[in-house]
Amino acid sequence: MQLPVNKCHGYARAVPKPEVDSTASLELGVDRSSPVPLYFQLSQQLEAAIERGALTPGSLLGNEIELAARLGLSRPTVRQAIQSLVDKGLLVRRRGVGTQVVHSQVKRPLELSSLYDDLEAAGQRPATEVLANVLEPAPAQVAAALQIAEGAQVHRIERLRLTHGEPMAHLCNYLPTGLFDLDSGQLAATGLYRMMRAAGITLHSARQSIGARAATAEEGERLDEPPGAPLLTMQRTTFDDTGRAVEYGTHTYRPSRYSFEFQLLVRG
Amino acid sequence: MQLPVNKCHGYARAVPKPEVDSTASLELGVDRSSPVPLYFQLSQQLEAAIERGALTPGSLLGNEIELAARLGLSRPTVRQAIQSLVDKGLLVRRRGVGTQVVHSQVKRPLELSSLYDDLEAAGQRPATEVLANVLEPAPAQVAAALQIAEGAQVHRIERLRLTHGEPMAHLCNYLPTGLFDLDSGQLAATGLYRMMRAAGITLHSARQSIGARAATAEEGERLDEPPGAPLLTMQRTTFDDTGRAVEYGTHTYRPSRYSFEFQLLVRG
DNA sequence: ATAGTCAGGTTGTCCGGACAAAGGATTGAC
DNA sequence: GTCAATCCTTTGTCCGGACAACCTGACTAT
Repeated sequence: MQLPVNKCHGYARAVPKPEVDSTASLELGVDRSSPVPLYFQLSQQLEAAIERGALTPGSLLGNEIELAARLGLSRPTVRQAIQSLVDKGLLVRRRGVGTQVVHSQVKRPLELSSLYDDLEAAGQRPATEVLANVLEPAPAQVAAALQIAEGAQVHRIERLRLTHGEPMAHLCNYLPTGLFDLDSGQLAATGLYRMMRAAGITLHSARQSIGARAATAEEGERLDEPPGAPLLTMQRTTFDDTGRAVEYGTHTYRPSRYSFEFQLLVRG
Repeated sequence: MQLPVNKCHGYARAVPKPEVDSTASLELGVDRSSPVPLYFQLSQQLEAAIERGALTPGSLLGNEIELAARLGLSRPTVRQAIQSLVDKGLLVRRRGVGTQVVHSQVKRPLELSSLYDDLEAAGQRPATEVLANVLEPAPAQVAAALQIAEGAQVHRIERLRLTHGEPMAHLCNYLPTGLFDLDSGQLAATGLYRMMRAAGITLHSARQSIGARAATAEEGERLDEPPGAPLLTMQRTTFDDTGRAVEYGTHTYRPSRYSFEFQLLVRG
């Protein structure tokens, strides 16, 4: 498989093993005075190198020992950097072989993302129309999802998301009171998740359900679809890192203009 | 928060700090003669304890140093065990505070799972009807997804999945030739992913797209739905750890009988 | 009473080393 | 020439220790 390359390895260390260490030509280095962890610096540099194509898919990374020595780091630190990229699905390790850049196109392993951010990343310049922003007693289903008493006061936010002037999704969200103030102006200008993060809430996990159903007359009118037209639906409950439910949403999408696309990894 | 449970266990080890170490009353231990890694043994035991409720949500885990000493392990090993559970979303670490069991209900963070396994786990006893299992030239879209030449031979498998005697989903899958033999009998008795794993293929990642559309007359007849009824659709390309595309599938589901439910974590 | 300071406890990061396990390639025997 | 045994390389696991960063609660000074 490997041609017998003319290995004239005297001391003239003219590229010792060029075909088995793609990091040799990379300029890697860490800043020990920086507060950002060394393993993180390294993993970011490697990820950037993969991103811009300096590390091509399938190329070997060179063994950890040598890499550590070259960077003046310990092997555990280098391993931690590599491991984080393995967890992201960018690298694959094989005992006895080495670490190589994964072959396929891995974009993003499905983050807990907001529709607004998704659209903005796609260059769609989304517009938002706030249809409602009120306080009201929680219906039974909402109270159950948010783990609060039925009838307790909750915020109800209804929004219409448009792209290119056309409606794309109808978003109905319920939030517990007292988390942060819900300014309608901000709601129109940015996404809900961004507002929550800005308010110091660290999102942890979400439970989602994606389905489909026929549009009611009211739904059809909102989204500019005929009654009975297929709609893509999503319900989601979001939790912060203390386990509190911080948001429950019911969304409907026009399937001609939106679909859920994501990448997922097998969990080791 | 935690009542001081009266644990009369043996020689008066009168629970040093009962409210700050919920693992104290657990019987944890590792088998050093086992080939399974120590950190994995520990993480499994902790996960099982969480699963069965021995470790209640919000309870502290006790500091790593002491836990390591109690088990006769080193701190890095204990950390590795805990870290794997943090990655799964079962635990939350806070510097200066400790490690605690996450409060919310985290079931499964969206694995790369097969419909068959999902149904079986739900106790549905799925049935499969193999409608087609043939070799044919790859259409353009399939060839692009599988990264092979257009017109190259591929397997086409069409199946109908039923629960309680009613059709639930129509599955159309394309596979490259030469991976493994596709026995129709096995296809009817188990899932495609299980067959692939059994054939030594290690799945790595998949790219999915979930949408909705109205049923055509043919689709409606297959799934016992009227034409124009809303259907839930999913396309998926699966890759193995070498980056090869090993499967491309187009599935349609009856939304009244199936929806995608999953949990997702914010990636740190 | 309030605010700032300090100390204790816990996780985060990093180091250096050691041996085991697995895969590939070479070598040897037949 | 083919197959098996062996060696080498590389990652996997594990250890023990050290210091830094951070949070909490108590204490002190205002």
